[in-house]
Amino acid sequence: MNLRLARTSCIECPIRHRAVCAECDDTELAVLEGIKSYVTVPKGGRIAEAGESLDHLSSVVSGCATVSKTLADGRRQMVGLLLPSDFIGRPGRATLSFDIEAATDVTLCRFQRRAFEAIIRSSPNVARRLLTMTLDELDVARDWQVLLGRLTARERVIHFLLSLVRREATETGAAHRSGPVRLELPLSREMIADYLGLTIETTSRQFTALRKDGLIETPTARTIVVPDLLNLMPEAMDEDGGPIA
Amino acid sequence: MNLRLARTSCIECPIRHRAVCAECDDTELAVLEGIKSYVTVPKGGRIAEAGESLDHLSSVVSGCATVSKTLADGRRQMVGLLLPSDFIGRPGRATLSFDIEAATDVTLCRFQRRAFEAIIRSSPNVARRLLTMTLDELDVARDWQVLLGRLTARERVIHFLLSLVRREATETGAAHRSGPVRLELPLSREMIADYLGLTIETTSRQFTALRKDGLIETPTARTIVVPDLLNLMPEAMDEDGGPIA
DNA sequence: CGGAAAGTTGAATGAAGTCAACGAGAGTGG
DNA sequence: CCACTCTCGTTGACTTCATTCAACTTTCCG
Repeated sequence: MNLRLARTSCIECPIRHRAVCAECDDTELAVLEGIKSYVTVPKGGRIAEAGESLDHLSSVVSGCATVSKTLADGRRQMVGLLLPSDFIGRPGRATLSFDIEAATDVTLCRFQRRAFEAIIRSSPNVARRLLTMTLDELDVARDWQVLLGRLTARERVIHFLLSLVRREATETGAAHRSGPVRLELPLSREMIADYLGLTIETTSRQFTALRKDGLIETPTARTIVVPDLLNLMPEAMDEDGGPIA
Repeated sequence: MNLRLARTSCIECPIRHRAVCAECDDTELAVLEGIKSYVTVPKGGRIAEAGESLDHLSSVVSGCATVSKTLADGRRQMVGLLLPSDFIGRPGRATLSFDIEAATDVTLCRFQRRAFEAIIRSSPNVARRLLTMTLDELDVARDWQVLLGRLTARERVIHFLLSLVRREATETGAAHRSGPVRLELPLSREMIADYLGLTIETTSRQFTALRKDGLIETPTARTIVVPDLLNLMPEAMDEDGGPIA
């Protein structure tokens, strides 16, 4: 798998049109092709640690990673969820402020920091794409702030589920706004709790409550079936109260 | 005030070296000079509303503005605090996802969207600066997520005060890590509560508690005196438990 | 001076956290 | 193949911190 990917050209890359290279022309792509390398981090592995110096920037090709901060007394809050096409690292600054860990096996497309920074300077298509992606991440972070600051436990869990549905929809291109959906959760209950700013117990109780209310089914702990999205969405308490954009 | 600013050249601009134009050379600055205009929004005024289309991008020159979201049932969460040099708007997308309001009288340096977007394309110094600023904002938003998700009411208020101290320090260049500090709060208790994801009452009680503990003095509701920062910082519960960078 | 808005304080309520026990699967090794 | 263990997830009982509802005080402006 790792080896096969190592020979994969950017043209056939599954994230070619969504990652930081999305807007590259053939020339730029060839340059990136020349400096890229693939790495696979096993589930549970550390991709980066807060404060440490990173000499590679990378894109997530497959799998799921978490961005989080742990306080001195062990309290932990997730602040980012990285899925295929998401970018890791900060051009222009070597040190990261957050921990990044592999929630599943994660394959990364890596670029040496110096080389990539040079590309950003010479290739406006990469710089522009990175700005767009960062602005999108900022919007996500701010919506997340609203969730953490003002939503109830139940609303948070519903939001989490809907955001997974939405991300999956944008990846596959399918836009279901109603009907049954099956979700494979990439995160454990503990990670979901860290995502939502709740405890494991509260998170678990909310899943149970949603199941008892018939809004979800849970064939296994990691599998969620939503019989009808339309039943879940009204409770999401988005600013307009309506379905998700 | 407004008129005087309208004649101010970028060279003398108070935010010249911190705003989106910080890295511009003289040529680029001259282009910006040509398309900029100043606007002053009175305290309480709306600068932009979620969902509406913006045809100007701007920098905050003076004053303080808030970025927030209001849910259908009135719950409100602040997700950004804009101070001098901060940028408003999103190149490449006309609609904003959040409300922006003037917490004090705010003076903006505005650029027509289309013209500014052209400059971003032609002037890498502006694009690069904007990327850096956006990445910084993302870090702020993520630290804010930690505050909202995991800190107690007392810790949140302390963090809020320390972040104001820090921002003031970076503006004036003075780096006090101990000793007395005087703060003029740009926000009402209600806005602080929206910032911290708390109610007005809880926020007020925490100020009272900090006063009773001798950590702060409150000559007026809007003025906070911190006799010694070193007493406040240990309670901030940063990841390392130590003083603020 | 008077009225509204902003801020503080108190008492009661409630949602989520804590502590603790229990149950279900997954993997290991006899 | 089954027993064993270990991790993960669920459930229950109780506690706690922040919210809610309400009254009161102070400050700000017209």
